[in-house]
Amino acid sequence: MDIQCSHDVFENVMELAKRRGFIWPASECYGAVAGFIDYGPLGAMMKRRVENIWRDFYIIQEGYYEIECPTIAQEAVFIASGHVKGFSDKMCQCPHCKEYLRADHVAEGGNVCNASIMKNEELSAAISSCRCLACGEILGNVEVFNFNLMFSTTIGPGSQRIGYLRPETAQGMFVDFSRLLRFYRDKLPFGAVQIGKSYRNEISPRQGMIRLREFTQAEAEIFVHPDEKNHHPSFRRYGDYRMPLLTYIQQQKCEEPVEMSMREAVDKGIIANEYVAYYVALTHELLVTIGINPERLRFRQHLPDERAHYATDCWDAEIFSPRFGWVETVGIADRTDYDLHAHARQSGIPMTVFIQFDKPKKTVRRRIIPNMSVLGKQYRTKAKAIFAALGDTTPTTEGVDIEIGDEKIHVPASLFEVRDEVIDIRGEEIVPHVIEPSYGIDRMCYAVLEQAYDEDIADGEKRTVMRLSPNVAPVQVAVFPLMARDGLDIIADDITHTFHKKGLLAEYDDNGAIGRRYRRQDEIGTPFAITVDYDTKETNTVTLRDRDTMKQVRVPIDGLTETLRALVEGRITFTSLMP
RNA sequence: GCAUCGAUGGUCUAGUGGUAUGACUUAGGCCUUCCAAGCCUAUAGCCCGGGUUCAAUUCCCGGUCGAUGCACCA
Repeated sequence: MDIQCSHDVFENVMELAKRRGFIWPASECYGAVAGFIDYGPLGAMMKRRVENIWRDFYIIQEGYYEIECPTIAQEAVFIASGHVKGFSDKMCQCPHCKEYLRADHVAEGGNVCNASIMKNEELSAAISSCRCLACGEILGNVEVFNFNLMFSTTIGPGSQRIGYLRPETAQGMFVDFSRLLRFYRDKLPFGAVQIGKSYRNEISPRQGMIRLREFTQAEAEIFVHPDEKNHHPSFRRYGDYRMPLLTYIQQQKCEEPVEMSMREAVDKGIIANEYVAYYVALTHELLVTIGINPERLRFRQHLPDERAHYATDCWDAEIFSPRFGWVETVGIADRTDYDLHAHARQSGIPMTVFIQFDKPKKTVRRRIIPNMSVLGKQYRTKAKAIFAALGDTTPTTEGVDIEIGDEKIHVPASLFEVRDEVIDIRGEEIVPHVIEPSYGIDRMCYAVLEQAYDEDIADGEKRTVMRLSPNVAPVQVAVFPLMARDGLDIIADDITHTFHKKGLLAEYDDNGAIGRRYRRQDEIGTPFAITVDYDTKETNTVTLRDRDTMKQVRVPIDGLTETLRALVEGRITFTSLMP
């Protein structure tokens, strides 16, 4: 990319975003801190619209209810999730050139084995003879330390209780599993979604709103029966949906993406299962709905060594930016049963679903029934422990040896009876698998802004226009009196008020020349503008202007709100109103 | 976090060891019957801290933010 070019799209769009109130550096009056941004009045509105479109897809269409969990959770949650251990990097600083280095990378370079399992002190000793990857000096006495990307805090006054700001919203949905399962009446599949802030203490965030330390995620956790991953109940909806897919095999061969239907992708084993394919297609549709150009959108499969250890398949929706290249914006992963297992182990609460068999299965089970009246008298206080331990043993005709604490006890066969019973097994406890589509809302917003930015020539002059999709544009319609007098302003004000009553965000403006007012709205992406002129008083009509074409059409004031709603929601097009 | 470069009204910019230029924008007014017209007026700025100096926006040091390279990106 040509960095000499002083004004690329990124600079233009961020300048506009700052100036017009989409995005601001956070706490600017004290000097901004990298990795934090404010959404200004227009940005916050637009973000809300993007989130609500996301809700339309996941909550209304898919039926996965939204929950809201705290952004802070106690340490145990992140011990279970692996973040306390695994979300940090072992780092060291070269004493010669002051460079920060990944200690395991240094070890690799110096042929040190098993670096990943070493303690910091061991690793420190092991790499002391290695050379710095930056300056090439022998490191010598160097300290290895963990840099964990989670923000930590303490909970309560004077407390040693550690809390962390969540690095993803997902864990909240996992830890609520039992409640969710009950809410969905103990049946798979079901899902929960969450839109909220997550936090990662990035070492050096440097890409505007692409890499933030505090960012908004929209995540869905869909719990499915492991054997049913190839039977998404609504798969027919996206089975014929076609899009280009960049598989890991193509990446290894440096080949171009291949377009195919989701049905085909699943049948050929390119996408792991119907569930993943379904959300790949849904994500494509969602991103196009908020205004992403499909030609700048691709779905890339993670390479096997790129995938998180728990995922069997993972696809990223990547959006092309002239500045940042392909930016991963959505990840769709099959997380298997990793998370539920981990939380069940850590919390001691089983996280399983009881699946009833169609017919109960008959099975023979061996039961060991102790004769407690004898056993109790003989073993006294140990009797209860022996009773419990007997169930897990396989006795011989001699009896059985069991261990209670450090003590070995021989229980003769006369003290219990072994009975083989035929019993009905009515079902089984299974740990569901989790399909996780995870969206970076801020990156979506950036992509929407970047792709909407355009400059064209109108009447020989440069016009800056944000070609935002009407469904995400902060202001939906502008209303102008041609002149702020002769009662035109009153009519325009009434129309504005009518829009407001129907939930349309309309902005009234009577300041300056009409052309200037149009340009102002073009720049913030307002898709439509109504102008009240002198004919309005005669014919009860107004002009309706389309932002992108700057064409106008006269429409009656009667039914104006419905017309605007239909336009904003995409039910009709501006062209269809043209005579 | 290191190295290099940068930071002047809301935006883009000129310039300077003695508080700053112009344009656009914004606001008020005149004018104006549909695309940034014109005229008058107003608001508004030298990134932050320290040093040198009679005096620092300017020179020096440190910081913050941004760009680039290195590193990092579960």
